[in-house]
Amino acid sequence: MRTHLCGDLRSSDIGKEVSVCGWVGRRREHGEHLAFVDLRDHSGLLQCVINNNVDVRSEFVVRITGVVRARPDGTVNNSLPTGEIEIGDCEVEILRRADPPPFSIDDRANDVDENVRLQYRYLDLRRSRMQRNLRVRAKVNSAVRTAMERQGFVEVETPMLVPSTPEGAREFLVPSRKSPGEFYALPQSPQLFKQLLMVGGTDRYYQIARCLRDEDLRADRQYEFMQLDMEMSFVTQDDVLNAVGEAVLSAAEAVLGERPPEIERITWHDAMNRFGVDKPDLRFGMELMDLTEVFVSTEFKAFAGAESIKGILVEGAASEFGRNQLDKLTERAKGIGAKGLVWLKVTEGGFESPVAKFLSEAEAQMVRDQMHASVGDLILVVADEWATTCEVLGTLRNDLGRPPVHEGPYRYVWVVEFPLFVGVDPTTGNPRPGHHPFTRPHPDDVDRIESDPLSVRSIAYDLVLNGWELGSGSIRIHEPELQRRVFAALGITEEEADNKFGFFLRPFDYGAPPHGGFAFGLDRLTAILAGEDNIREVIAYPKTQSGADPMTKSPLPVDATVLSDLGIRVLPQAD
RNA sequence: GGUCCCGUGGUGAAGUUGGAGUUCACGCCGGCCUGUCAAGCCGGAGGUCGCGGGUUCGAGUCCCGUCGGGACCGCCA
Repeated sequence: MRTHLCGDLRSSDIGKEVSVCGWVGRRREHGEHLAFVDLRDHSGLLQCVINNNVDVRSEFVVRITGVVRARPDGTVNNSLPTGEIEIGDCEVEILRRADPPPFSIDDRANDVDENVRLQYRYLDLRRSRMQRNLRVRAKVNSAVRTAMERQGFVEVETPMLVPSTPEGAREFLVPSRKSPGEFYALPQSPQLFKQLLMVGGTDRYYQIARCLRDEDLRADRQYEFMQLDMEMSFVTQDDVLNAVGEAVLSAAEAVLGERPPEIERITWHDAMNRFGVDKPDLRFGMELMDLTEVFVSTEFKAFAGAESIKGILVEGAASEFGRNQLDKLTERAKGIGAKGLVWLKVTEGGFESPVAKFLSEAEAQMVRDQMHASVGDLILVVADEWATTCEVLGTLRNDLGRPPVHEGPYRYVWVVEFPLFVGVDPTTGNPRPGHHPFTRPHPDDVDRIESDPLSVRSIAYDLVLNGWELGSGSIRIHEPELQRRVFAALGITEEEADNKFGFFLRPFDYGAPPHGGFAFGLDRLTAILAGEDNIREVIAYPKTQSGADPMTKSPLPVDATVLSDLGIRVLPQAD
């Protein structure tokens, strides 16, 4: 039907007779014998000059045949890639009339209520922003797939109807028709199947996998999302990180045209110590500075004997923060678990602060030195257990300094050596797994699984970009003895382990190779590379925060006979 | 489960101390217009102020509830 795409035509095409198809964007009429129509397809806008009286309205679908010509002097539009030319002698064929759209199919729709955009997603998708985002997404998928193929990974599809497992995220359940009362689950991830692919000798597996989790939605979380899922046999952590890094950097290069530098690494402990979070945003400073030594023999009761005292420096912020805002910061700190928050405004004479009188001259001087503080800066200090101090200041640091996630520069970082166990279950007194119970302990720490479990590091790692967790992975345990020791530390008896994980672990007895893997979220990576701070903008048909789709109105009730076939009866809503 | 913000013609907004559905921009419909480009000019249509209750002589505005949307916490081994 067409010879060219609207956005592709240039001065070099002048003189050609062309046919273009698309939607009518803006139309500017100048009486009966002259009208300008901006024709739109996914490639861009093209001005068509119509000299006969044709009634075309917004979003009519048309085919226009005419001749490419240079625009007259003084009428070139430099803000349009096709702005030097136009189509003249137009013959217009209306392929489909259209009702006026509920919102403009251009950048003005960025301000439209997202619920309206989602209700008319097919119109929203016509816009250049959404077309661009869909294409960024396709580029990411393609680059990732190519990179994995290049490295010898084999794409294997794993099932969507899987057994329900009690661990991890809440699952979506699918009732079985043939076995009423029994259920499949939709996979939270292909974890089980990919590890058994290693037992099955696949060696290097990958999949662009759809994962489903029935947990509350956020800007970076949907019920269903895509992961680059991978697993490799006979490898070290470095092998996995290199393979994944190759895929991620290739995707970034495909979208941005430039390959990012090698991904740096930081240990979990350093990330917590310096940034107070396990997904540090390296784009800005405001690092946590240790002040514990400064106050070893302090008279100030709130600091005396604290396990960890740290501060962050908010440059030049002393005058911006009034008492009201400082009180809010204090409330925020308490909400995260701090006993309190000490603020110090740096002045010529010393500190302006409610606690200034409790600090010795020497302590004040050391704080200023340690924090590299200047007059006009604001210092926020927390004294508590190490984890609490880090977490509170890390949260305040993000609150006060973190730019929108999509803003450059892109800072990728591997966070390595996550602890094997995190915290203690308050009811059982057993440590809780940090990643999952099949995560391999760090070889240097294996001896302490029984004696000091909370100090044991694991070979587990996260990939972080601009403060967003892109994904995580680990080297797995493939030997039964080590697995037994970790289960024992978790308080899982052999019988329980067999009941809960036997279906997964028994196959290992037939010869599981050493293996490890990773999975990272393609929606999150795509959003950041596309310059969006919400993954809904890079998903064609996303759901709202309540899990609904305004376009299809799902979820919806189903007919009673359908439920009956499945052996399901719906109970009235409990109050 | 929790905290906070939002809801006014198709879209985006303004709406003062509680005083008539008032206003602005875009869009839509009609007219004029031969070089515009988010065209210009003239005219017109279009609203159960999310919904329900309450206070009041009187509610878009105040109060309570509820629904919908968003950000975040919990949750996401």
